[in-house]
Amino acid sequence: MGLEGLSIGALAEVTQMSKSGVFAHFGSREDLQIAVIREYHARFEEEVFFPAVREMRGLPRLRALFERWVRRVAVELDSGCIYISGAVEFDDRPGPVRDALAAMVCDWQAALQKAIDLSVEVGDLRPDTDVLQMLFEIHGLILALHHDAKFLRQPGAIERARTGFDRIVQYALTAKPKAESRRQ
Amino acid sequence: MGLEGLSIGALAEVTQMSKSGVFAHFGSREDLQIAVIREYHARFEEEVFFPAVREMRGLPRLRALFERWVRRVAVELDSGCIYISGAVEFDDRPGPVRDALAAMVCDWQAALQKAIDLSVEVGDLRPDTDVLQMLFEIHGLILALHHDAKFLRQPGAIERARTGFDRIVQYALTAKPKAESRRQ
DNA sequence: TGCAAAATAGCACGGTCGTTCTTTTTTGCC
DNA sequence: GGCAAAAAAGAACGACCGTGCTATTTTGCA
Repeated sequence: MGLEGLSIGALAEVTQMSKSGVFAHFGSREDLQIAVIREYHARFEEEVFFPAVREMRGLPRLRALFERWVRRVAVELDSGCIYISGAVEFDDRPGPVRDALAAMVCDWQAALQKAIDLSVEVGDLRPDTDVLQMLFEIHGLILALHHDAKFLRQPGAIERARTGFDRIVQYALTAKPKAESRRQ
Repeated sequence: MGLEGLSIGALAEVTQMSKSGVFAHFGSREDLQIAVIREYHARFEEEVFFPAVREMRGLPRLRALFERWVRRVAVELDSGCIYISGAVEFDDRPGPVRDALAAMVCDWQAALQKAIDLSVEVGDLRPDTDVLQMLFEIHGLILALHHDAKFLRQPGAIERARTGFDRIVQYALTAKPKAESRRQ
């Protein structure tokens, strides 16, 4: 279940507290959802971003980011990534929850973009790499992984995500995009 | 809103009927959800599959399938594709609704796979094409498109999906996968 | 026109939800 | 140990939900 499935009553039951006791901590359901989003973001950073950012700049770091992201999305015991489920739940529901969610997602995407940028700067990827395009496609791999692994329960999805990533990287190494501009 | 947001009361209000009047038509909320899924599937076939399948077998047909899929996902006025939102809502909730949804999704994926298979048979794609991998990556493009267009409201997403598709196809035309086996 | 059958309405039930209020308990500090 | 402040509990509210009844209306056919 995603953010919408999160109810104060259920949370009270699971924490062995009274409903109003839980409620008093957050002030409203929206604030509870936002708190959950922030907490998720913190854990995500801790498990995915910080360990990966210790890798060498360029492709190694980008690979680490992707690999940890894959594992997080595919393994995650608690009902799925709320970045993904939240995006569908709140894509047509404006408000502070949606704003907080979008901010976190954009934050993560910016981090990924920076990793790709660095890979270009360092020379691990071709200088004419379309960074945003690459980001888009990598994100697609993760979403397809989440879909196939969580919903369809297909076991091979993780490997396909990895293969897709390798293909994207390989392309960014060897492509001669439009016409001229080979090498740089 | 997705399938879970669909309530009998709201549906009654929008159709100017009484709640029990609506209810009597379906017998239960689950059956209503399943009916909606079937209806969506029928429309999807009508708008995406049938027109595209009139194209020539091979790459033209595959392209048409993708292009119509893109347009459907990106434009869709009514709150998003329920194949996508439903997958997140029901990935951890077993039951007949989930089963119906999964059946439709698999049905559509099988149709896509067949189109890729045909492209290989016809010679539009290399004979050593990894069909399931290609399906996975194409699906990822659609999911990323849905995410960026619907949730983040980024305008460039459609074009990125198309670019990604072209790249995937181009790879399936020119790749020399492992070691040997070039051409066939 | 009449009559059976189907469609719809009306109403009430039990349940869960978020929220507000008032009381009780716990905590930390002098 | 006493006391103020914070935390938690308890109870009730209005709203919405799906669902089961029983009337009432509409339909289609002989």
